[in-house]
Amino acid sequence: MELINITLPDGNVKQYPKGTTGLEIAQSISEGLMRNVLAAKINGEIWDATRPIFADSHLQLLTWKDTEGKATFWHSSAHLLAEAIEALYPKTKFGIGPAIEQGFYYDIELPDGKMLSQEQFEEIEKKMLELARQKNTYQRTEVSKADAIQYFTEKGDEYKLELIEGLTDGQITFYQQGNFTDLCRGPHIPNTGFIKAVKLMNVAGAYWRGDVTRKQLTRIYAVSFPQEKELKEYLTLLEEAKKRDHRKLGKELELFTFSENVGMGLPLWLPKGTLLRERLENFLRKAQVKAGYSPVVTPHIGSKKLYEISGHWEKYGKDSFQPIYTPEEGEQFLLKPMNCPHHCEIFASKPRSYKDLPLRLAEFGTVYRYEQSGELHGLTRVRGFTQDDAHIFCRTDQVKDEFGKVIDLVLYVFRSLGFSEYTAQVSIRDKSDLGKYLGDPADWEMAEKGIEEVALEKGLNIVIEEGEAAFYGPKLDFMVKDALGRKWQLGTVQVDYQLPKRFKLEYIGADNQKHCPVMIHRAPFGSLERFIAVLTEHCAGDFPLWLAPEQIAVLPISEKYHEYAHQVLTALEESDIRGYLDERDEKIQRKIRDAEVKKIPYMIIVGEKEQAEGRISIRKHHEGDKGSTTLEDFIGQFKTEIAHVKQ
RNA sequence: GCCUCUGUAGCUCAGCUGGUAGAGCAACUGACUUGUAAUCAGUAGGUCGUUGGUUCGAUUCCGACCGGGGGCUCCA
Repeated sequence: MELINITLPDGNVKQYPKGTTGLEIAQSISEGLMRNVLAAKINGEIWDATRPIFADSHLQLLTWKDTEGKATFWHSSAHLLAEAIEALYPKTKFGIGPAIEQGFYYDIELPDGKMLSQEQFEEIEKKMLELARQKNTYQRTEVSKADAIQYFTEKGDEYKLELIEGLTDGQITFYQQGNFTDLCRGPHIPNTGFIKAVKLMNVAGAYWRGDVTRKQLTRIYAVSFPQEKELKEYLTLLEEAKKRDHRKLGKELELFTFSENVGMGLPLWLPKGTLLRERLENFLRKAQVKAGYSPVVTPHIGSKKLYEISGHWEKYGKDSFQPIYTPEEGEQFLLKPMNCPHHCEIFASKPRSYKDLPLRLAEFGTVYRYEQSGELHGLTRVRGFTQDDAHIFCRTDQVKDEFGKVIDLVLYVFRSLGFSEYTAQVSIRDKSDLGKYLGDPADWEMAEKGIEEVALEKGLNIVIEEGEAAFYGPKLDFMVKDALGRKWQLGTVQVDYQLPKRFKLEYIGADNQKHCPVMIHRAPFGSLERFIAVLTEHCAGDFPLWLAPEQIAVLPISEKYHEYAHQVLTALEESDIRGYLDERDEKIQRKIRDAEVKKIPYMIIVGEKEQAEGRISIRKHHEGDKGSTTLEDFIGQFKTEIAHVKQ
């Protein structure tokens, strides 16, 4: 019998008969491994674990722990979903059914224009599990294009036929499990029995091939797991996320609201939310002054001309809020969608020398952008928002250094706010299509290299994304991971060679010649709205002490101690500690409960004892009674607790 | 914009198959004067998102519009 060499991930080489499968190799290692193998990675390519191997190969067995193993599992689950739907609703047509980040979906079209609703979920889930228990194998067959076309013509599935049209004859495969056959590249898990838990999440409309001009299919989102327990954990996580939803907490904690009369996507900041916002602003303002930024203020509207110069009108104009006109002359103005053109004009307001650079202009600039109604979402997608914007005008040779300084600032912001896990995504040019980028290739080269170098120097965990750069320059985006492990894109830093040219910006260099500066756009928060949304969900509404809109609640035991309570509150306010006094005729238990629900970090309880001894009793949110202390000591501790943040 | 779900008092929600609405909390009034997560009683509060239609009659059925949620990039 002929043997082949299989190299395992640890470097060991073992010999197996030609035609052996990943599954058989797993079995030779251990029975337990065999039960967990979902797919096999052969020389970097993912295969069915049941597909025979005929040549010497590097092999990695994929399980649920591997991202690719999960993806295979979910993709196979999508087939199971389709099988169940076909069994329940014959003549259903199928689009595509891929695995996604968390689960999978299948785009389908039910016969006779019928729609699917949540009511049918249970029935489908039941069917899926029933089919899963049959432990049907996923059978791979290679088919000719003609046979593939014949099969789906007979089945009457024009979506699959369209997909086949785009494929090359000789590279087409079908997979069959039970009575369901699907056009599929694979790979798949060994059999449906691996799927122990399924849950349909929701249905949504999705255009065929993402094209708005084409038919909208029904997309069914679902997740599946190899163990019932994992589904439960996943659902618990979703519940936790729901509890932390910034829209829910924003309402409960009275941070912001929306009004139909004001307009959708236009947040109204309530007093407590405004306090939070202002603290964030002041915090960054202070850090920016220290980092050499100059605050500026520009109007909320700008002449349409300004945006014609910047190019934004041409690029975004038709999808934007439309111009407003002056009554007499009919001049056109736009609600500003960007602060950069205004800042460019500030740069241009007087002659600049190379010695003036870098010039860093910062503004908490509120901008307005038209988002499609369906895109709006709480504070994360809105039509009016405030960017913690700044533009750094510098020389080409200063780009790297300035980039480094911006990274320092962003990291300082993240650390101060309790985001400890973050990565940086560096977006550079698509090397195969350099023509579409504006600016001197040599400058690009220098900037791309500089960004990567400086990001690594700063110890950032970076991911390079080729082809993701904007046409006007490379960029770096910060992704943070929140307390539930969800990823959010926050701060961004972008190099721009384009805008300074369009505005004909110039400075006099050491050579007494005119030069065009480079511009760096940057926003550590991104937008205050989005940032506060992410922060709220990250800390579940328990804001860091220095940010909490109300830091303390003074709770007198009864009316008799109101005067003493007033004295305490006044003393705290004089030390810049913000809080409120609960003077209601309620029992102390009630006052405490209400303060806990409002997530007030500290409660100060004063009654007979405290008044007599000139002390206060402390209770901490989530932690309970902390005993009594003097006012001075408490203020001292309080200050120490927030000292790490320069406010 | 499109698909889908959804819209009842300030908030959270109940209201079976059509007969013009109910609870808890909040608010207000009063009593209680309180020791570490909800004191008791009373009062008030809604043209059931808007607007057409079906019907003797609609919060309940149908349509349109408005708002909210989920989704519309993940390529067999």
